[in-house]
Amino acid sequence: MNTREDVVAAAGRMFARYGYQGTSMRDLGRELGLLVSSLYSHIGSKQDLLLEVVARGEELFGASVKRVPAGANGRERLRGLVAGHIDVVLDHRDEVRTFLNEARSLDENHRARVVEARNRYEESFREAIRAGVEDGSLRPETDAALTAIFLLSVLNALDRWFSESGRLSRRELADAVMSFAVR
Amino acid sequence: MNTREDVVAAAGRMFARYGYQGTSMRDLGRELGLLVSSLYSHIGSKQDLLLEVVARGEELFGASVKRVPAGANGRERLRGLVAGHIDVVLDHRDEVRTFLNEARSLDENHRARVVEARNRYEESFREAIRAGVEDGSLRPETDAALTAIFLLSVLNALDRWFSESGRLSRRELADAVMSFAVR
DNA sequence: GTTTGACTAACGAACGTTCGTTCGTCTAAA
DNA sequence: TTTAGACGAACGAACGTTCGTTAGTCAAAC
Repeated sequence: MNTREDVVAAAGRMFARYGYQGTSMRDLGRELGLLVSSLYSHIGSKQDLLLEVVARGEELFGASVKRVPAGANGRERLRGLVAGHIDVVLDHRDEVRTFLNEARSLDENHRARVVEARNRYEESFREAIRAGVEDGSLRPETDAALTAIFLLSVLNALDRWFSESGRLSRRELADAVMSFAVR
Repeated sequence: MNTREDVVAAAGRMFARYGYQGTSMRDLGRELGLLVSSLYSHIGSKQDLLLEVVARGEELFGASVKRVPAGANGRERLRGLVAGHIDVVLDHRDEVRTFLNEARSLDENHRARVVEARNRYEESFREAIRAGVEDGSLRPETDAALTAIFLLSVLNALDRWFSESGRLSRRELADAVMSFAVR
């Protein structure tokens, strides 16, 4: 027997792997051992399902920002954001992939909300970098906007290649990313 | 009246924007001012269309590698690869986006070929970096595998934010990317 | 201690629509 | 006179969704 939670989790898994448009409700039913119609005991629509998975991704990143200690200097805060991002990406691959790649299948209003959330998130990176430049923990010539974009480009691509059993630990990865972006 | 070229170009445009699965043959027809059935005067199938667009992306990157002068030192070759990648991404956004994001909709054999091409391409980055370490044009502690991944992560995300009319020229962008990755 | 009624999860059939593709025909240019 | 390009109708399959129904669970009411 399946709960609503099972359905959402399976949807995340399949949206991440095959895309929203590439996943049919019958596919999703098969994954859970259910007929299509049975899915509608748990959810309202396919679009609702996408919305829920994307919202979870959004919340994970939002919560990660909140976990960074406010007292630290700019460089430490940035390092916290990077480490947090790595954890979110690797611990919640399905939600993150769906959040990053499938948001375009949302209706316009919800998509706009996602774009806004992403901008806020990126701004927290820029803010930490600017603070680091001011408090001297980062080099004075560091470009906040460009550095934030480069960092997020690297971090968002992580789940395409990083393996937990590989050469690098998460900590070493965070070090490498940091020294890549801000020396 | 439309040529086969028009159809492939329009397909690239739409695959890049809406995804392969998100583009119907009727959508594509509407884009060209044709009925669906008319498309089949020019092409064999929707899958063929994807294949052709992806192949073009593949060739563009392959040609870019060949354009890098073999005589130069490692750092200069890497710089050439970066500049070439930037040009390909910005001059052929549709084919590149489709190549990078929609290859998963190819059948297994063709997808495998794309993965192989990407590996070969990444290897040319690693090779230039290793050469640079050996000839002294890059710092000795530079990690070829990690640096190549970081570089390509940044370069492939370019078309999501870079604007020709923005703050940076292509040359400045290449400089910024290089100094990020290899100091 | 039994019965009732609400609730959940799943079923199978069917809905109208859209999908990719095929076919035979027509028209205008070569 | 041949031919390439576009047309309109049609195909079977798949799509997301709705429907009425059923079996099982569990607490409250009798």
